[in-house]
Amino acid sequence: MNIISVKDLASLIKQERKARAWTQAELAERSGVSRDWIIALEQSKPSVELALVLRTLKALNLPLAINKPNQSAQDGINLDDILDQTKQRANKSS
Amino acid sequence: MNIISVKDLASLIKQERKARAWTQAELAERSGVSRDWIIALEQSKPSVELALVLRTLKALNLPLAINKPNQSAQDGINLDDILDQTKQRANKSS
DNA sequence: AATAAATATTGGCGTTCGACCACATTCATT
DNA sequence: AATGAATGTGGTCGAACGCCAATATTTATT
Repeated sequence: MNIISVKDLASLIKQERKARAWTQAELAERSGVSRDWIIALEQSKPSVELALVLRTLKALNLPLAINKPNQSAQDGINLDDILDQTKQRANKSS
Repeated sequence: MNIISVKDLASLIKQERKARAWTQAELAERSGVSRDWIIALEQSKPSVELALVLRTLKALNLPLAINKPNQSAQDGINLDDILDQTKQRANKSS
């Protein structure tokens, strides 16, 4: 599943916790965080600390991954990025 | 690439930024954060806010994903988890 | 070597975090 | 309906956040 917002992450974690029939307190203990923090996370608090999120995902056995889609054949040359930058510079005169 | 620690995320972001030949200031502007924060992120500061991390990944066009590996054939039934819980309960009497 | 650009560091400031506690509310089982 | 468990809320408090500005330090180019 792709994670584009905090809400995505929050609902997935909540869903996975319930799938394991864990209480928030249980997940908190396993993750080494407070129960309050688990609540905040599951309520999509945007400012949660990354490290605690990673700990929680680890406790849930959920591996986080990043696929680099923007790789052209030749390393360091990425047409999409060049186009992106060109557009960006064009917009800078606004 | 799998992200298991903040360092993983940090080095990947730094690497991808350089691959696009962006300065930290450029990435900061595109992500809507301060340059200081980008520095902190690339230096693996564990407490960076999740929402800002997501913004930065979006600016870099790097999709974050979570693959759920623990799915048994029947939904909602996961032998590993049941075993896990059993062990947990056994340890609770410590 | 000299210069400029990029990156890193420091201190200050207002804000907010996350842990903790007590209390309220919701949910599930009987 | 009643009970207990699970979840959510509101407050305090120390610590640290993220932004800003100014100043090193490193890196790259000439």
